[in-house]
Amino acid sequence: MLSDAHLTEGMRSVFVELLVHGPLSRAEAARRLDLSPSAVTKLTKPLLENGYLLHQPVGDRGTMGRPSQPLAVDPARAALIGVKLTEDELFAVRTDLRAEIQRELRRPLISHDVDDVVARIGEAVRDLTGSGQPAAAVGISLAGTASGGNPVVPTSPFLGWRNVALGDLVAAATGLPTVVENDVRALTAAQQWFGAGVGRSSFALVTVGAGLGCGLVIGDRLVSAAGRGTGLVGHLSIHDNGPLCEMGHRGCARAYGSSAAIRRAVATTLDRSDLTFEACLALAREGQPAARRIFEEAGHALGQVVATVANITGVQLVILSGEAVAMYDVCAEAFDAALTAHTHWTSTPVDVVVKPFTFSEWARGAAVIALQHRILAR
Amino acid sequence: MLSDAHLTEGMRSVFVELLVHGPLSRAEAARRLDLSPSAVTKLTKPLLENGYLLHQPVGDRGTMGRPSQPLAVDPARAALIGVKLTEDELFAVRTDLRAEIQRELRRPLISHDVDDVVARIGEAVRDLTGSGQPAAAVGISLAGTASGGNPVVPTSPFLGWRNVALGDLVAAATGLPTVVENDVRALTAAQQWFGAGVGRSSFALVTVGAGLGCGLVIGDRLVSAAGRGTGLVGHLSIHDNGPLCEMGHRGCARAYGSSAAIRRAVATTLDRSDLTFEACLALAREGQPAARRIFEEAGHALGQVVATVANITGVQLVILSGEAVAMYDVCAEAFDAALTAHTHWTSTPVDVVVKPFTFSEWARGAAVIALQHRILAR
DNA sequence: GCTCATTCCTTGACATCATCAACAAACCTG
DNA sequence: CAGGTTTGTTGATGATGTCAAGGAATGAGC
Repeated sequence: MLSDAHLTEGMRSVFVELLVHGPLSRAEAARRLDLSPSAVTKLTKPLLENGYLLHQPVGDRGTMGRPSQPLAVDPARAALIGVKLTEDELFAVRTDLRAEIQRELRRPLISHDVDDVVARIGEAVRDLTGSGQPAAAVGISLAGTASGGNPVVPTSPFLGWRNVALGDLVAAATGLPTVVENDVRALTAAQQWFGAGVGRSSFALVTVGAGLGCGLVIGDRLVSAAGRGTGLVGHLSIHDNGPLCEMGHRGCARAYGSSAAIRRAVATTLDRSDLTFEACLALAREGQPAARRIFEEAGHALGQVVATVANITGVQLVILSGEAVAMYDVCAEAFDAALTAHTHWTSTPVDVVVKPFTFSEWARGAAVIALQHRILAR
Repeated sequence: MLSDAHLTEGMRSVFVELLVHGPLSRAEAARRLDLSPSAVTKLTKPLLENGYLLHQPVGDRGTMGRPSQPLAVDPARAALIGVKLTEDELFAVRTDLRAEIQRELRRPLISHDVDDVVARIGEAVRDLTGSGQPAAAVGISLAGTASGGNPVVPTSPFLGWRNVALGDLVAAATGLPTVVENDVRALTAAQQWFGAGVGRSSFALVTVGAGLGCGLVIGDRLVSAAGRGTGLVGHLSIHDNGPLCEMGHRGCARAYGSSAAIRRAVATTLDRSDLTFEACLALAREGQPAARRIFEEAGHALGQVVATVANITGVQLVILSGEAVAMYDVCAEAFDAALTAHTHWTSTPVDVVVKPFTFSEWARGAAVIALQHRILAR
């Protein structure tokens, strides 16, 4: 909850509405939340007194009647820490309440020993909260089966962990409330509140990077399955006579669409094992035929993945993101063709939004999870 | 709402809990709903007075303390009508509050003219509500894009309808509150409250019949997308060099798994155009090699569909249903193999429940939708 | 058989929270 | 400046839940 104020359910809903949908007058907030104007007045009063809300300078005029007094969340009223763990690095960001990144840092992660990792996270948090700039909560995101609110990481393949109470350990080390969440879900939460998902009650986020991922928001709620993953689209079958993936499937989506698979395909085809993914992308942009073809096939696979997700879940919007999403412009044609071909004929076309991606987005997602679960919980 | 009583939110939650989870003591209901025992006493009092709830004869003893007084919904307190429309027939059932079928009827549907169909539905409802046995609400289910609570059918391919306010027309003809819903979603709702989905906050229902369908419950809510379908699994790609479906895709799931495709495949292979689906199934049971193989391939396709749905949505339970679900025992081995092969390696295995199916289940699902939207709404 | 612990259920006092009605505030129009 | 319109505030009211207290109905121990 917000540090001083005791957050009631009503206060929380008004606060979130103002946080997500920008400055709103009391009257407008009342309409959106199906409350009476008097209720909004009463609910916002303590939040104004505590400085979490501010009166905005009055905006548009020209309408009749008393001018509205827009209210807005003071984003600087509290800070959040988001941490993303990968196999060999730790990314951390400090954000304001609207998840705008203020500072970021990046550290190597040498050991996978739990205590070492906790210590590294603790250092990073200290470095981002020094000099009289405390933070309100910490969110940690990583690949694997971590899920919403539970401080325990059931399994993390790349760290080799099983049932590690990472949230509790970091909370003890930092003295800050801490949550742990799957990285794709964290990214999805960030898009839900502060990205292309704002105003959409259902959407999907598909990530392209070393692997493929998918986060879902359905009915305004982030989909999260205890014990099972969600959005496991990497092994969706694209061509049953395609290349093998590492799990022995033929023609998985990840065997076409992941940056690792693309790099491998281009490198072996051109017999240049030195090529990075970015170099492959540059080759395709320059028109190198083999590279172009490989990216086209990736676009086709991605389009089919997106169509399948939309067909099954009924989402109207799919956000494309991830480290390798910059490749979209090279394969947009193949992507759109595959998306159209596989979208069910009774459905309206899917809206696709491509989000330019920087790696700190992962950590930002973790900060949003901290906000949702440890600041605005209950 | 329940005819006499004004249903508050609290009363509704207690009533639904008792309806779905059988007889419960007040204390147990309070624990499940996170209410105080006194609240349950107060909420149930008017429902007991109106006869919607009954005291059960006390059940198990042997524990300490005052024995509990189980409460249960009186299923006979009100009746529901469910109607399922197909291209050429109308099925209607009369059920009690627990969706147990009391009477059913089946009529040909000759004309697709809206007024004619409304008239036929009106007749069926009258026949099921005659002799002093009124019903409380009507639910109508049909294939297409109808969705939750909206009385308008946006599109119905097999009836050739666009934007028909079927719910309002039937309500006017019968004098009963009426809802319209997609048939697969209706079936899913029935499983959620009175079938294998009870107690599961998320599950999927996959139907096998003339086509393939999929309904989703995620976070205790039936997934429904305005304007778009959900659970459109029929055109999921299984083999990219497989047979064509009618939309020009190669190797769609429905080209393997639907009863129509199976019948066609067996009939052409054996050059016996007279074969019905049931006859094909009988051949496979007898060991006819071609028929066996075709059903195995169907099982494989179904297993892949179920795995894909589970991978994307994270559901732990999949219910198999539909007119052709009886074929499961013939293809269980191929189904299980495909399900295992395509289930993501980080996930726990999916629970699969096969529901024996009769056609009146479709109409029963419609009755449950009527119950949810017109009896227990608001 | 009596007491005691235990669990269930009910009752009335109380707290919380939202609405309603009334009204003040601040603007535009003419 | 009067009249209309929309916003925002205030206090009375009502709905809905909890809490504390106690009665009811049982098993356990002596």
